[in-house]
Amino acid sequence: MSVGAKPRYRQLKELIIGRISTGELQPRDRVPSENELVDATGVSRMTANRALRELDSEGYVERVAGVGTFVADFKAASHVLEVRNIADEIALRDHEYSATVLDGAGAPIDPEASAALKVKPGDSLHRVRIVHRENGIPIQLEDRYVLPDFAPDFLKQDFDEITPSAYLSSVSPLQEAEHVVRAAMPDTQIKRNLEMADGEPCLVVTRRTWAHGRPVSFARLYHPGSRFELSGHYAPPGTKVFGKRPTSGVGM
Amino acid sequence: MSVGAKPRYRQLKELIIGRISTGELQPRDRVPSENELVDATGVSRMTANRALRELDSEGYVERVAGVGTFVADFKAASHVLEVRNIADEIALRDHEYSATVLDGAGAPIDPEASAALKVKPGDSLHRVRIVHRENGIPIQLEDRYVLPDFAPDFLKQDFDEITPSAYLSSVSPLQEAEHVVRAAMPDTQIKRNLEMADGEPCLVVTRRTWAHGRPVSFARLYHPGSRFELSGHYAPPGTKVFGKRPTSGVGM
DNA sequence: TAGTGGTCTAGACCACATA
DNA sequence: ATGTGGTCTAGACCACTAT
Repeated sequence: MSVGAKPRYRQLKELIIGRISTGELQPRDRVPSENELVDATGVSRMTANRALRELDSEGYVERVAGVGTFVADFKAASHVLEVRNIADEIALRDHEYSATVLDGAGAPIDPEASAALKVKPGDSLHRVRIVHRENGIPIQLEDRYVLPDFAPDFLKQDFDEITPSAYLSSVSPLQEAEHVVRAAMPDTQIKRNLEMADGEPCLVVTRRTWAHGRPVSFARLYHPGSRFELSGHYAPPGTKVFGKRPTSGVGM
Repeated sequence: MSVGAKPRYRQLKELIIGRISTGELQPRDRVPSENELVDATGVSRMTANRALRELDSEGYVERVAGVGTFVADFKAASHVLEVRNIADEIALRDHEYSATVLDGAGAPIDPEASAALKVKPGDSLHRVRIVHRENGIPIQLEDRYVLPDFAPDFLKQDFDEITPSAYLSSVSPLQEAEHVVRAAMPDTQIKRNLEMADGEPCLVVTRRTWAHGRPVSFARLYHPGSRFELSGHYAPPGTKVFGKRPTSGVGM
């Protein structure tokens, strides 16, 4: 290939993506087969194969052995929302982050947390409650439980300096996470700590994270409805969500 | 390869993934090079290349030409939440779906909708309001605007039979989507239509979708806070989010 | 200079679909 | 029987990085 030229498999991909985006190729339409691409463009079959295979894994087309390659139904995709780390979120906006650790001593352990972390209801868990602020304004109340044997020194951390999420990530890399997002009214304590108006609802994110193959942390993240939102952008296949992202860290 | 055996590039991938998941290979550790894999396993270089290349695109490793292949930092990933089509969501649960079209005639066009669809504030837009029910219980109020020239027959559809999302998808495949999730209190009309309790907040999803390179539809989806939640599961690289999903359709 | 990944080729054999 | 995708090989040339 000449200097500056794109690799041939890429050219093939772009050719086909172009036909799809102009509507020349509609969902479920048949895409040229490997051999047809070989004949039409002079590339080797392996090159045509790579182009079509990547288009498949990226979701543009579906391939059926023995049958052919077809433009994918975009319905096969899923919308996504990102749930970022609060400190990253604030840093992204170039705002000032601060935090206050609440006195959580003696607070009873939420049975849901015990269940989520698969420990007996009575078993002790590390717990911390923190108000996260953006430019001094409370934006999240984090109520977090951690498996003590996963992070024995968890409670010794200075959470003004390092977020629980960041500390847990430093203990061990994240393996898996589960989220649930709800709208709910805050109780009086949460409302006060987040300096919320009367009648203002919370956006509540519940998060459970895994490391070493077991759930190790459970957190409830309360956000003032008037000051927080989750947003997401979906662009069809080709835009990767996992891997190779220059964006913020994952929350733990 | 013998019958029933996995392809060799897959075996290689699983070998390396295994070393990563056991911790034998830590983030930023060097992964065997293509030539090393060739020597160690007897495969051809193209097969080793495919294994490593796919591990790269799936986010397990990072490759640097001239340098080597390294275990990826998992922090480069992002948490995601799925926003599904309401009818699919209900179908997934094997529940009964039903819908009621509200009389929306004469309702003023929301300036936010005009702005989102990039039309002048006075310009007319197709609009429909629908209550979606799961087993007869209201679970979503959809307030949707559609660019008339994108889907001229939009208002002629029987939305008891086909959801706006499904109809729009049939007009043209989805290109792009934007979501925002908020918690907010419903106004009295929404509260009544969703049969919500006093003081119960809404989970509000705002969605904008693109086709043919321009925004074509804007929707606000109101959900009773006590009866609806968004959930998401994140598993590190290897679990694909886009493409090849047997799950529900994308919302339009 | 030696090693790395990036690409490409021209064959090959296979299982599977369709006709 | 033909065509499709799925896989694999044994070479090759290149640009780049590190030493």
